[in-house]
Amino acid sequence: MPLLMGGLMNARVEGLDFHRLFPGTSQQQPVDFSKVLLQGCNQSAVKNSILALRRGPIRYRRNAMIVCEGDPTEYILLVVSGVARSGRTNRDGSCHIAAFHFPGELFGWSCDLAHSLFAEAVTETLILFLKRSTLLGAALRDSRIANYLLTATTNELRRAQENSLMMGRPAGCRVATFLIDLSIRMGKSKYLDLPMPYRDIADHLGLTVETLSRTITALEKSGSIVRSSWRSLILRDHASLIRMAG
Amino acid sequence: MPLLMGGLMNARVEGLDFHRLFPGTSQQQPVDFSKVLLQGCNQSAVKNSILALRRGPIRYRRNAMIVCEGDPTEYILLVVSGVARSGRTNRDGSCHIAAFHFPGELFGWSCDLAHSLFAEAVTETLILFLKRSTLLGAALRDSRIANYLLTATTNELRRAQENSLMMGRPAGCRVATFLIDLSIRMGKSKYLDLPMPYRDIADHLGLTVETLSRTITALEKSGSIVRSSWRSLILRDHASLIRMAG
DNA sequence: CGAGTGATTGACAGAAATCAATGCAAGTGG
DNA sequence: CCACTTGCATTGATTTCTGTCAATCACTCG
Repeated sequence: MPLLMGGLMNARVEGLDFHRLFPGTSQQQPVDFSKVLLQGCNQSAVKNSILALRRGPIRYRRNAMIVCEGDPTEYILLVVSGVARSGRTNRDGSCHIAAFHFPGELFGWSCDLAHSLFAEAVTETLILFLKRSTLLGAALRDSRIANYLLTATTNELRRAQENSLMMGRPAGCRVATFLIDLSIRMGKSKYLDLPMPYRDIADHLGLTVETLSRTITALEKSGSIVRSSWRSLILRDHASLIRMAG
Repeated sequence: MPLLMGGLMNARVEGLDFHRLFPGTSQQQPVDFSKVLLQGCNQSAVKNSILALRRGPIRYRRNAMIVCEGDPTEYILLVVSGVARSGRTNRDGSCHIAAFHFPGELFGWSCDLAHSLFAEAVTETLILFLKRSTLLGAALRDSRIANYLLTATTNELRRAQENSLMMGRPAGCRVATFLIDLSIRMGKSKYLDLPMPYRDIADHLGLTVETLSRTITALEKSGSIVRSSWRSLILRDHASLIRMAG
C-alpha cells in the first residue's frame, strides 16, 4: 500500500468495522480514504479534509434511500464504492435523475439548508459522510480545501450544464452522449457494463424505458454497438456514436 | 451614497470613463462595484476581490458576443447591468441557451482552460471582467473570497440542475417554471417584463418559438397570465402556474 | 413609408409517449 | 430440481405532443 498512508488506516468510525464494510479489503490492506478523495481531484492537501469525517462509511443496498429531498444538508456525500443517483420525484409520480455519482465524487453540496434532491444507491454502495459545517470550517482555515470544494463544484456544474444542453436533443443523440460519457467515467473505452437499470437511464435522459430500449436496439442494428450480455455493451463504432452525440 | 464607499469610486479602468458607461450614474454618484458584487452574496469581505479587476467594465450592445466557445478562460464575467446569456451552438446550427445572467451574477467560471459556452449580451449590457488567476490567487490568500466563489458556483449548480430536471417535462410545465423563476429573479411577483426575445426563451427551454408562442397563448386563454403589452406579462394566477410547474 | 425583425397562427409530419402484451433471466420455495 | 413469482427488457399498435413549413400580422427603425 503505497504513498498516502498517514494515520488514516485506523479509521474505525463510530464502532463500525469498516473492513467488513469494504468487501474488497482485508485487515492487511486497510482502506485509505484520502486516496478515494483524490480520485476526484489532484490536490494532495485535501487529505486533511478527511479529518472532517464524522459519520460512516455506511453501506447501502441496491435502491436504498441515502438522503431524502428536504433533509437538512448537514452532511456532504462522498462515494467510496458503487454508484449513487440523485434526483427528484415529481408530484405526478414521474422521477428525474439529475446525475449519477461514481467513486471519488463528492455530491449533495448545497448552500441551502435542505437538500434539493434525493440520493439513492444504484448498486451496493459505500458512502462517506462529511459534516458540512466541519468541511466549511476547514475550508475557511485552509484555502486549499476551499479550492478543492470549488473544483469539485465547478466540475459538477459543468456536468449539469452539459446535461441540460443535451436534454433538448433527440433521443438517439441523448443515448449516444450518455454511453460515451459513461464509458469515459468508468474508464473503459470499449466494453461497457451498465451499472444501472434502463429505468434509471431513461429517467436520467428524460425518456421512457420503451424509447430507450428502441433507441439502443436501433444503435445495435446500425452497428454502432453490440450487446454482449445482460447490460453489457461493446462500443464498436466510437466515431459514429460521437457523430450522433453532435 | 451609503456604506461601502472605500477607495473604489476612483475605479477608472484602463482609460475608460465608467460614468459614461453607466447610464444611470453621474459624476456625483459614482458606481460602487462592491455593491454590485454583493447583490449576489451577503459576504462583505468579497469587496476585496474587486481588486482583481483588470479589464472593464465593458458595454455590449444587444446580441453582441462577449466570449466565444473555446476562448481561454482568462477572465470571469460579472454582470453589472443588463442581461447576458450563455450557451452553445450545435453543429446543425441549433442553439441552446444554458442560462441567463442578471446583474450581480458571476458566470463563465470554469476549471478548464477554455470556455465551454459562449456568452452574449441579451440587452444592452455592462460586463465586469475579473482576471481568473488574480481571483484564484485572492481566494488562496483570503478564504472568504474562496467561499464567495464557492457560494456563487453552488448557486449556479443548483440552477443548472433545476434546469436539466425541467427539460424532461412537457412544454406547459417548462414555460410556467420559467416564468415563475424569472419573476423571482427580477424581483417582481406580478408584472413581468421579458428582457429577452421569444427566440432566446425557446432556445433555453428546448422548444421552438412556435410552441412557445402557442403555450403562452394557452396560458393566457386559461387565465393564468395576461399580456399587457409587447413582452409584458401579468402573472394573474400564481397558484395555477405553480401547479403547472409541478 | 417600406423594410425588417419578432410574434402569431394554421396545416401537416414526425418523434416520442402511452397502452398492452410478450419474453427473459434470476431468485424463491416446495 | 422444478414450477412459480418477480423484476426488467423488448416489441407492437396507437395516440399525443411538438417540430416543421408557410403565411400573416404587429411593431420598430431607418
